Amino acid sequence: MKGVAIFVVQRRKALKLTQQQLADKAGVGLRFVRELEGGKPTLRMDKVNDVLRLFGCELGAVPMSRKEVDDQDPRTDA
Amino acid sequence: MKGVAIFVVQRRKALKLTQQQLADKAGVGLRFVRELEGGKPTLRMDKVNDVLRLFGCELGAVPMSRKEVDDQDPRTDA
DNA sequence: ATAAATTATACCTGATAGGGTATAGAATGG
DNA sequence: CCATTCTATACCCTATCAGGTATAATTTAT
Repeated sequence: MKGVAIFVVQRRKALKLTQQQLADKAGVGLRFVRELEGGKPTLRMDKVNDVLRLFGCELGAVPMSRKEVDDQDPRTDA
Repeated sequence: MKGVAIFVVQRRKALKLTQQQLADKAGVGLRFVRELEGGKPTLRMDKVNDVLRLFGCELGAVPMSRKEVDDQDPRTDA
């Protein structure tokens, strides 16, 4: 599903952290971590970055995944 | 400065679009495009993605830039 | 130089993100 | 079995994002 969501879940488990521990380390709420891992699209970038920083990462522009490119508005690429 | 901000400015100019035109195409407000290009950190991911989609991109986790890695909280990487 | 276009700021408002808390159920592990 | 963890709701509250509008500064073009 959502790229960042999957990424966070994998990295968190790799470090053997609970959502609560990750939330504490990142300085965000537990609710936020759950919404992040659940793929909520309307999250604020700064909060997401607070979490990604623990993994040495940050939000950046990346090429859209193949599937998303396919069912995109044709006009977009015109 | 901010990765995504620079990216948007460059791509927009490459397409010879004004901030207004970009805002219209993306379905976001002109104010938002300006704050995005200005590097405001608290923007909502869905809105940012509305813009990046025009460039065939989306927000994703990327490795932190060297400088950011340097002045990071040491405990982070412990 | 002057007009036009583009970008930058500031103010106001409605909508909502984020957080805290509580409850319930489902996995997971001892 | 029982404890822990995770998921999924819901409610309430505060902070603020996003957009509209207006003004001003800056850039660009004629």
